[in-house]
Amino acid sequence: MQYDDLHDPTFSATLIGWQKQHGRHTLPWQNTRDGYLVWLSEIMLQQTQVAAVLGYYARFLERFPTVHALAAAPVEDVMAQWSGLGYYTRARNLHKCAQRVVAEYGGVFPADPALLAELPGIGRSTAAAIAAFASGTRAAIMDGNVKRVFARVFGIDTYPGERRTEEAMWRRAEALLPDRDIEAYTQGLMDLGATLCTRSSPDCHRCPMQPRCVAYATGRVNELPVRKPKKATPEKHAAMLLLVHGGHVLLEQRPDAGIWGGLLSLPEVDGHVLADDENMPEIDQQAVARAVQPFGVAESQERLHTVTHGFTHYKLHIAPLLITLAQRAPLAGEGRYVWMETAAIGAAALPAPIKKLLLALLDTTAHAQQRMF
DNA sequence: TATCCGTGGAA
DNA sequence: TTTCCAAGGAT
Repeated sequence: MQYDDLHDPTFSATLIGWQKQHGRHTLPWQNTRDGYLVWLSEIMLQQTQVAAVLGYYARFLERFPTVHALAAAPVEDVMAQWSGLGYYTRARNLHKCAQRVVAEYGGVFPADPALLAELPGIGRSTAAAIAAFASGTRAAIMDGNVKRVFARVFGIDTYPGERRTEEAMWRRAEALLPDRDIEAYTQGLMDLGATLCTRSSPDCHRCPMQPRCVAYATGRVNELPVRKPKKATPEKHAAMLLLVHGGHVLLEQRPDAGIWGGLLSLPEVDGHVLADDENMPEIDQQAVARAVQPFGVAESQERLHTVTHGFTHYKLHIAPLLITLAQRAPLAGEGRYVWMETAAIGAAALPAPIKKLLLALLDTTAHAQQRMF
């Protein structure tokens, strides 16, 4: 298909008109051209819904009001503020990006999407969104909303995750860009996808695209976009040490690469969950003893209920071992380990299920608290 | 339909 | 209950 065949100024005109009248105008990151405010929101909103971001966005700005404040902050503080939001590479890249914007651009985000896209954590779509909202630059986004709207309006019946389909959608997105009102247009794509052209139960009755929607005309609204081909998700097991002593719990910083990268977590007894009973897998006690030994002398051990956490592409069964130490040894390990006060857990840089597990343990009965801590 | 990377809400 | 997936990027 040729570029000219995709060009259709009535699409953007319709969308812009609808956005100005019926779109969202009061989100916390709107009504500003402050690149820092726009950029932060776009990073937080990657693969994350608005409702989940709102609280994090407010707290983050309170702690890091400017790009300079963020750039100067310890990365540990950034991770702690991000804790629970997921995709933690975003947080480390956010910090790196802030430092580069300060060093290379004097703290001002560039208006050119090509320059933005060279910064860590900013890809083609996010660069376009930042440039459009912060600078009024004419550039195309390509997110889940756009893919869903395009699939339905234009009747695209191949999987949007497929490279050829996505490339075709990018060409379409570029061809449909308006010559003005890029902010309302870009916001309109997002608003339409988020409020009317939703994944389930889309509100076609109120949709400005209904007269031109191929999916609506052919009765395929519920079949488009084409679903992602599903694969069997593997299940993994991990035995984790919950070492406690004198009102402190032992945490270990995870490597930057891999799941929960850069976060604090419970030390694992690696590779020694033996049985395949999800609720009560057998654990190699010799491996536990070897894992505990560097940190002190165990006084008591209790097997806690297994916690299951679902990720996008696998399921993790966590078997916590609550072990009280009679005696704590000096910490080695180049600062990877930390004895954290239980009172500090709520604000720590922990994965959501680990923080939940620890807080639930703290919140349990006074009897249990006396026993454990 | 390359794969990995979180979490929570909706159905 | 399980399944799906959302303002994607990095490798």
